Amino acid sequence: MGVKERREREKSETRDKILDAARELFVTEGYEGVSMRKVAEKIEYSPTAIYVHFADKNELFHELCREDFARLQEVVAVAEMPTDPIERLRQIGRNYIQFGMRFPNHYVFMFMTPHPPHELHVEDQEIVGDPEVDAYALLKWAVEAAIKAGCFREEVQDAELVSQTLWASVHGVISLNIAKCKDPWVEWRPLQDRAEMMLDVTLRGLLKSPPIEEKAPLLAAAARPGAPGARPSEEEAPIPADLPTEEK
Amino acid sequence: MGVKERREREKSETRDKILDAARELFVTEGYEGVSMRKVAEKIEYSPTAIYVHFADKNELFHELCREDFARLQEVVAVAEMPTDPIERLRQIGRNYIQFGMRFPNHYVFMFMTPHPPHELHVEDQEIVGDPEVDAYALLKWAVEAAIKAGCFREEVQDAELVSQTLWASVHGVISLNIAKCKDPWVEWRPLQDRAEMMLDVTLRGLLKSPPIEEKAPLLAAAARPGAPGARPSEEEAPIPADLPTEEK
DNA sequence: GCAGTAACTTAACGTTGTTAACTAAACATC
DNA sequence: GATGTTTAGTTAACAACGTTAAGTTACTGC
Repeated sequence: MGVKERREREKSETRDKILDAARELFVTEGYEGVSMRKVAEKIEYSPTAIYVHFADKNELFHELCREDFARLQEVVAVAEMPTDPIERLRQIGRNYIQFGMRFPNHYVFMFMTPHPPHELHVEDQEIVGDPEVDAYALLKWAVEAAIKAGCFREEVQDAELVSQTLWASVHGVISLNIAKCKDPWVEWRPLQDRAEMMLDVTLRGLLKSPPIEEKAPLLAAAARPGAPGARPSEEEAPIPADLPTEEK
Repeated sequence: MGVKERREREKSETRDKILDAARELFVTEGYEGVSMRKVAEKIEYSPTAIYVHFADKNELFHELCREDFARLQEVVAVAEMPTDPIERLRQIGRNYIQFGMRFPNHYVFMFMTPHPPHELHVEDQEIVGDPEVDAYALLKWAVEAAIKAGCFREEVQDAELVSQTLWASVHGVISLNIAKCKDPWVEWRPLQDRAEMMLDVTLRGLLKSPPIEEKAPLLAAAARPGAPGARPSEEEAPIPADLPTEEK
């Protein structure tokens, strides 16, 4: 009975080849810039071979998208998280923005493209709500922790609403950067500055009492690697101002 | 010499017909959903006739985009603007979100689609930076006023950076709503709530001193701090009561 | 040995954006 | 008034697209 398994393995191997080729093309060319024919050519198959594995282009890229969500989770939930609830939220925000900058085309596809309503698959059902695999759930969990710790004003109780607001804030920074950073009619400040400003302003706006600062602006203090855990990896890979990858 | 003028008028009439048809289709179908052939069919011309007036599809929609920016300005800079700098910023934010909700497809095209770099035209040059016609300039102007009035913390001095942050915050709310509001794996709060929360949080995060709230909804008191002599009334260019309402 | 399964190919359909070549009418010039 | 030029608009065509229908071919279970 090892035969069936080998066949399945072979099939999923070419399936993976398709996904790999599609991902590579998609990252550099964007959704509309990728054609089924190009994907097929890259793996030296005929264009229609793809349709054995995926119903259509949309499903192929939805599959990529699904994988990207896992990758987002990896980037957002890096091992070391500050214990301070606020700093933890800041870290999550930073990581999120870093993801968007590293994979701008994926980000466009995941969060900036209005998709036809896509029903949840069974696998997806398992993922939703688990902070270990669902980045939004992680954010919500961190928000709930901050609420419970009494960091926020007492009117701020709806963790869902707060999470959506924080998400929207970092999403605003990054998506605007992706879509408009080339536009000459705005004197764009460096992305890093905009990101830190946004995190500073939103978190500050949620706080119960204003942070007791001597004279050092919170912004500068937060940007420093003095944050708990000391993240050297992020230090050597600063967020680039422009689209980093070989974007076309 | 009236001949030449008549010809030009005729030409610009069919040009406008193309733009009108394209806009109508674009608003309902989105950028990729509109084909040059459909536009041509709608105005009962041959597809290639469009190419007499526009270099390609991109330029046609860039022209639409240009018009949309004027419309954005109309919506954002509605006649009555609060005199209080903070409330004015809040109003601008609300109006911006309203624009996005009324014209989601335009919004997608204007702010959510990475465009090939588009050099500024001569007409554009005139527009940029004028608060009367450029919504971003209006925002920046309002931010500068708030800074001058002493509403913000003293570290907050870069009007450009603040403007970009505020813009990103409302853009985050609306663009996330457009792209993801259908997604079932988030328990979305009502858009209005998310918008108000975002404006509340970001403006609050910028303020010098937290609004002294008895129990009244927070930011009503936001005007209080700082300048006792109120805002510099010699502020040039207070929001014009009569706006460029070139209805179409 | 034979029927069945299934991964993959070839050929084709209808659509897309865009170009080349052409028509026809209005104009300027002699 | 014939002539040549300009130009808005047309027809035909190209290459590329997503996708389907109808094969082909190799392996498997019986």
